[in-house]
Amino acid sequence: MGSRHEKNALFEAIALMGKAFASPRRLELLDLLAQAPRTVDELARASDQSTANTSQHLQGLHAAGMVTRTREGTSVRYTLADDEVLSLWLALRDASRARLGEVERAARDYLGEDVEAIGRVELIARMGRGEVVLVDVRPAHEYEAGHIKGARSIPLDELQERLAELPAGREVVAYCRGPFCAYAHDAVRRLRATGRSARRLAEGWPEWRLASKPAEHHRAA
Amino acid sequence: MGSRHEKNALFEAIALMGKAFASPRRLELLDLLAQAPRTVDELARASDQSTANTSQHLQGLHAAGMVTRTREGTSVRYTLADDEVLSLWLALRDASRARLGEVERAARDYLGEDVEAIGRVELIARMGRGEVVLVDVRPAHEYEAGHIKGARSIPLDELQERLAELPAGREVVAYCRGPFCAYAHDAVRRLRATGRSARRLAEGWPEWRLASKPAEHHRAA
DNA sequence: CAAACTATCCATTGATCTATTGAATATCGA
DNA sequence: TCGATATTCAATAGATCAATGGATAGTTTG
Repeated sequence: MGSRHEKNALFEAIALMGKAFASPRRLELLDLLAQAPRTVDELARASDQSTANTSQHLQGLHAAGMVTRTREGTSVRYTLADDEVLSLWLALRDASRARLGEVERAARDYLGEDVEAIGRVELIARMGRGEVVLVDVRPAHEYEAGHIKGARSIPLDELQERLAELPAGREVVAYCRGPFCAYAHDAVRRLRATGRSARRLAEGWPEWRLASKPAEHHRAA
Repeated sequence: MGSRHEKNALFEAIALMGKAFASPRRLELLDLLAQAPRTVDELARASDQSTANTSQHLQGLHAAGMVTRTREGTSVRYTLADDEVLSLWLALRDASRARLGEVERAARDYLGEDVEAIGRVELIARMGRGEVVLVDVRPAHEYEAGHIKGARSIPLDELQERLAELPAGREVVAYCRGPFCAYAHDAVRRLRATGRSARRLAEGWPEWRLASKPAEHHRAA
C-alpha cells in the first residue's frame, strides 16, 4: 500500500474514463445521447459512421460507465448513464470552447454567422408576459424525450410549411440541442427571411434541464 | 457551413482537450498542480518520471490550455490555468470513482484500510466551538500556497517529532490533497497509535477551496 | 565568456487506438 | 425452422501516442 505501483494503478483507472473523452467520434455520440436515448443504428446514421464502428465506440463508453444499454427486440438502445456524465460532457465542451481557439473557430465555421441570442432569465420573463412563442426545432422524437415547458415542437424540416402556426404578433425564440447545434441558428435565419422577429435561445435543452434541477453539489467555475 | 466536415472539425477540436485527460501521467501532473504551482523538475520528481517526459506532458496540457507557465530564472513554473480546469479534473475524478470499480479498488489498495472521516459541515461546527484542532499534513510549500483557514501546518514527515504541539484534550482532524491522498490516512493512523482521538477530513484543500467560493454557475450532479 | 543547470527538442522504439471488413450471434416474424 | 434485421466480434493495417536517451537552447553564476 502507498507505493508508486498502487498510485500508478489509481491514475490508470481514472484515465480509463478520460480516454473515453479522447475521441471525436465518441464525443459526437455523447452529444447525441445527451438529447435522447438512441439505438446503435440511429446513432450510426446520425454520426455518419459505420455501424460496427459506432458499436465499438459505444462499448467503449459503456466500459467507462458512461452509458447504459437495453435490448429492445432486435435492436439495442443506448442511454446516457446519468446527469453526472451529462454535466461532465457539457463542462468539457464549455471549457474547451473557452480555452481553445480551434474550437471557437470550428464552431463559427459550422454555425455560420452568429444570430442574436436571448438568455435564460430574459426568456422566462418574456414568456411569463406572453410576449414570445418558444419553438423546439429539434427532430420530433427528441422533443418527445424531453423539452422546455411551454415550447412547441416544429422540427426544422417542417418549418417552412408550418409557418402559419406561429402567431404573427409575437417574437419567436428557437432552441435546439445546444450552443454547437445549427438548427436554431438556421431556424432564426429563415424566420427573419420571412420578416418575423426571431432570436435563438443561447442554451439548448440539456443545459436548460440541468440548470432547472435543484443543484445538489455545485462545482464549476 | 453546416456540413459533415465542419462538424467533424468541431468535435476534433473538443477532443484535443479530451485527449489531455487520457493519460495517467498527465492526470497525475494535474493532481499535483491542483495543490500548488511547481517547476518541471519538481513535477518530474514528484511523479517519478524523467524530466523530458514530464516536460512533454506539460506541453500537452499547455496546448490544451489547461496550464500556464512562467519562466523563473533557470526553471519554468507551471500553474493550473484556472478553477474551471480544476473543477473539471475533480469532476472527472469523482465521476470515475463513482462508476468504475477499478478506481475504487485501486484507491483502497493505495490508501489502505479506511479511517474514520469527518465532513465539511461537522468540521465547521466543531471548529467554531473550539473542539478540534485542524492540521494540514501536506508538504509545507503546499500549505503556503493555500490552506484551510484555521489550519496549522505539520507535514507528515514531521508529525512524530511535533506531536507535542497538538493540545492533548482536543480531537485532531487531518487533511491533505484530497480523497486519493494517503497523507491524512497515514496521519490519523499514527495519531491514533499514540492514543489520541483523530479523524481525517473527507475532502482535501482544492475541494474545500472550490466549495467555499461563491458558486457562479452550478453544474454537476 | 565559460560552466552549471534546467527545460525543450528530436528521433526511435514499442505500445495503443481507430476504422474497416467480413463473419458470428441474437431477435423477430412468417 | 428459415430469413431478415440489428448488433457484436475478430482480424487487420494504418495512424497516433508514450517513453527513452541524447543533443540543443536559454539563464544564471563565477
